[in-house]
Amino acid sequence: MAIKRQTATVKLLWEQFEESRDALSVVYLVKHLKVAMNKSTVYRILDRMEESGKLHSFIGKNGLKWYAKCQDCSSENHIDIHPHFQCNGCGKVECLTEEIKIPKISKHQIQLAQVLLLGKCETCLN
Amino acid sequence: MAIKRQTATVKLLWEQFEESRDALSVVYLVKHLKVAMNKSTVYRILDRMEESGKLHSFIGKNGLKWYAKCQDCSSENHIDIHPHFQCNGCGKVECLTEEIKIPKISKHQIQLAQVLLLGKCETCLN
DNA sequence: TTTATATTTGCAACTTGGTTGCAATAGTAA
DNA sequence: TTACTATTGCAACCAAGTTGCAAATATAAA
Repeated sequence: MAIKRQTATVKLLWEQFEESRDALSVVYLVKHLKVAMNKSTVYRILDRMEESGKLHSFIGKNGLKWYAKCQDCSSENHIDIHPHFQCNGCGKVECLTEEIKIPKISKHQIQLAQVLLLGKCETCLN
Repeated sequence: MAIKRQTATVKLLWEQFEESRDALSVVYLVKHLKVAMNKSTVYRILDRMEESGKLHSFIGKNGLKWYAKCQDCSSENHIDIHPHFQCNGCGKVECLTEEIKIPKISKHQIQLAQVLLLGKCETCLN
């Protein structure tokens, strides 16, 4: 189900994403939110936000679930298919603006592409 | 640690990968191997095979760990960076031969790229 | 062949991410 | 206010993956 009511918890979670284009893992959110919030609540709100086209989700290098703000999505269309960069040093995940060309694969219908680049971020390089 | 001894279990596991270019999830292997094998053993052997450059691993769409045969890797160099295709219908994962161009990202050092294409495979399309 | 040594395995217990059912709470519209 | 429905917290659960340790087994040396 998509977001129907603008509760305090929904607002608080949305604020976390509004500022940056970095992605946030659910685990991080559950641990570090200023107002403590039950983990099932966090999972459920993020889920609804994704269905509403406000967030998109993907799996990071260790199998953790990450969410980040969508740029131009709706509940019908998740067109915001950009690559993500995860730092092998600090673990941070960034959304990238670069476009990746996805090849056509014969006899396959491609619906979604998840590109995760792994390496060192600016901070960890120095 | 890399593979040091050619045990029966190591051989059995390797046979699973030898035939096809499909990837296999650890969960699948633990459930379906003809000769039952403890799951920690499976995890450890696959781990060692990856370190030896015989297999590479990646995370599928549900956070499960998958392994597939390397083409030209060694324990020093995992150069076998190809995209994977996972079917949204049956869950099967294939290794693709198509090359994906990875853009340079300013102020970032990219060490690895994981590309997971999601869609319908040939069987599930018909 | 036998012995010695280091690697590998099974087991059981554990850790952790994520899910679920249900009763209590809180938005929203009338 | 009231009534209705969405949302939340809680506790219990499930499944993937990890770990420590004692027993088993491959391999090299004698």
